[in-house]
Amino acid sequence: MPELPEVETIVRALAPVLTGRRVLEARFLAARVMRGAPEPVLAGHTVLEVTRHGKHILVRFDHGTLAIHLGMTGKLLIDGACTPYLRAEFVLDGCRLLFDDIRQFGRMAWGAELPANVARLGPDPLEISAEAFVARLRERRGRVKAVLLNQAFLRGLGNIYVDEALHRAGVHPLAAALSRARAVRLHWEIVAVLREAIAGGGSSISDYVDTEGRKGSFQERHRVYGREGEACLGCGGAVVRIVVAQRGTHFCPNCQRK
DNA sequence: ATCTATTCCTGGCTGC
DNA sequence: TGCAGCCAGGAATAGA
Repeated sequence: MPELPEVETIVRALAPVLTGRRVLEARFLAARVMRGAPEPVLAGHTVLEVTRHGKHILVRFDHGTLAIHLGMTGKLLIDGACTPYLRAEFVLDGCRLLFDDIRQFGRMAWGAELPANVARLGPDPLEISAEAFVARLRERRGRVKAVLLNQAFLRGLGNIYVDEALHRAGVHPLAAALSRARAVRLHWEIVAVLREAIAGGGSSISDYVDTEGRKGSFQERHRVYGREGEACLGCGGAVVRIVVAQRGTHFCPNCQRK
């Protein structure tokens, strides 16, 4: 499931390959990809830039921006093999970009500027300062896990990295109000886990692969996510799984306090 | 205004 | 072995 580190890995691979190339043909094979919105005309236009915005991949052209969200199982493959789950295909002058997505949670949006659903997201967790993070968190009263999952609060965190960051920071996922010191620590650990995950090429839990079809390695360094019943790496106690905000939530009741 | 539940989707896993 | 039923979950949407 691509979150910020996985999308960052993909963008770093896509940018040098796509930038400056002209689209010869764009085919949207599944209506669901654009969620019923009109398909943009891309043929004849050149890719100016490929960047990451939260979990979105932004492909900028001279006439607008295509925002790609990979959902749960979306893959962007450069010159990859065709699969039964091909949802879109972009032929450029020199390479072919395939969008493969088994479960069709992935989506694309087009806008002259930023598509509306992308423009309203919160700040990037790697860019926001500790002070701004603390101030922003103080405005929210909900459970910290739900707050961190909310893309309007911060853009880019998902279920895996929220669980991992909360464990590293010693914060219980149901904690509602954090002291300044704990909020600063949480910000620090969010940045740390995201940077480490990017360095490891992201986490491959089920479907995630990069543009060459390679898996990431950071799942080997998860401390709580997907480790229900296993020993906490901090205290040796059992990692517990509960449901918070409709998400499987993994934590250590001993190391993480409200 | 906030928070919670539902919906989408399908391969893989569990249990009978 | 076969198969029904459940599970994973990001984000839009509807409901409380």
